[in-house]
Amino acid sequence: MQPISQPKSLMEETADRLRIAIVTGELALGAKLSEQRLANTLQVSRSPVRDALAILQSEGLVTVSPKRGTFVFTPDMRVVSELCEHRSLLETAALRLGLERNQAALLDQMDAAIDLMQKALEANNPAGYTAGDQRFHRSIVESSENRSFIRSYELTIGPLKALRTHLFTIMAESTDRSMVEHKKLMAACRRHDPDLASKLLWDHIMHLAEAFKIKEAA
Amino acid sequence: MQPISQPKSLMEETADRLRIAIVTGELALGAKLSEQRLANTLQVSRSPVRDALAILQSEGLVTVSPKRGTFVFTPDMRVVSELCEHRSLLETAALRLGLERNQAALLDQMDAAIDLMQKALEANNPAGYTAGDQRFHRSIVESSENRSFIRSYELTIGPLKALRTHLFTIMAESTDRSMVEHKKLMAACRRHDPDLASKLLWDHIMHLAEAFKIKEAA
DNA sequence: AAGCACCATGTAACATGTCAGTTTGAGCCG
DNA sequence: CGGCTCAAACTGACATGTTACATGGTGCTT
Repeated sequence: MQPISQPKSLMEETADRLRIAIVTGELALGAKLSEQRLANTLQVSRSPVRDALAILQSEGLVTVSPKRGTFVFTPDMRVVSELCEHRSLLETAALRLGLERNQAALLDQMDAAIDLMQKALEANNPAGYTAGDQRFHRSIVESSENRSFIRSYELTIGPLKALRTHLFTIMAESTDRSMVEHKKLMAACRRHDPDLASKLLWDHIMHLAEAFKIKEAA
Repeated sequence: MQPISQPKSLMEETADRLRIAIVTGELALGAKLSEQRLANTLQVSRSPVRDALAILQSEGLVTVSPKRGTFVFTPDMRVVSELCEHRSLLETAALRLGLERNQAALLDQMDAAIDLMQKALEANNPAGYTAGDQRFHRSIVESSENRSFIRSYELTIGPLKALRTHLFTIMAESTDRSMVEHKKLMAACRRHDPDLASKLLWDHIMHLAEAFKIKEAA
């Protein structure tokens, strides 16, 4: 018999829903949230909503302004580049560790993710491409087998995922280039060239910051 | 005129108190906490206590077990080495950025911190040494001017600070070596040798993991 | 004496009430 | 018409009540 898994607490469930709503753009950047209204919408009391918002605040997805309201985060160039820099650091470090500790498993995971992306590309399915992309990068981070890295990564990419959605038109143009970069990166990993792989990965990640700069200028 | 700073919310105040209590060892590792009892002790209601515990959980200082209780974290070798690895990564990366962006200011900050430590050492004041040490490392992280780094660092070192307290007897023996390492590191920074400085810093941080291993073996 | 069901107690999760600070806009005055 | 005042509505912070679950002990059964 399987042990009965604890059903998610309402708080977690609420946090998940909100996170998804923000990342998918269902809630606009900078939108004003009200604990009361969210509670009504989700049919729960204010307590789990409040707890969930506290979590999201610690993830940087919302900012709480005391007695004024809670708002979806609004990125600026500085924050975005800081986040990208941080993400690049985490991923390149994880990649080096992964190449040492788990090269074979890492390559398998990357392969699977690239497959997903390739199929999504052929099917003209942008959401699928995004899912594959996230899996690709997640496999890098997880290959480090350092849970502190992984946790920190989760916290860092939340806002970046949301940004990606909002930069969709710009990002969509570059899926071809993105695909090529993923493959080059994987090739470098296969040849066990951590220095080249890290450089490729760094540049790849920094494209998001560049896309944001373009958007901001417009 | 200075803007009037918002007085801390009860939740923040509570979180700070608990954080200090854990880091100083006033609350033992693994100790069971009860929202109700904490609320009574701190003379606040359960709400801010609950919120504060949620924060501390996201910092890894406590673990909440649904319907059972909240407990101060208990480290194991794996977690400690993961945290140290993560901390080393953040600090070395920050150091490289700091040397690029802020070498002069960084050296000033380091100097001040080393002064503190030196004075504490002469006065045989271990708490003062610890304060100086934290200031030294904080100045490195802050020199990166990347707030995402800084935030991540704060989250990572909480448990390590608590550990340091509990490894006090072991760590106290090595303050001399620690002092020497700080000075060597600073010298490497002054000569603008990021590679050497990073290596020194990495090894320096990893001493904590080694101390924990010794303690665990005992 | 050992195994068992049962119950008292403690816990966090969740619901709801109250309060003080903030925002907003309707209405008044210049 | 424009600026001002002020009260009402809204908001999150905090307090407290209620519920479901986990646990440890007690006494019955065998």
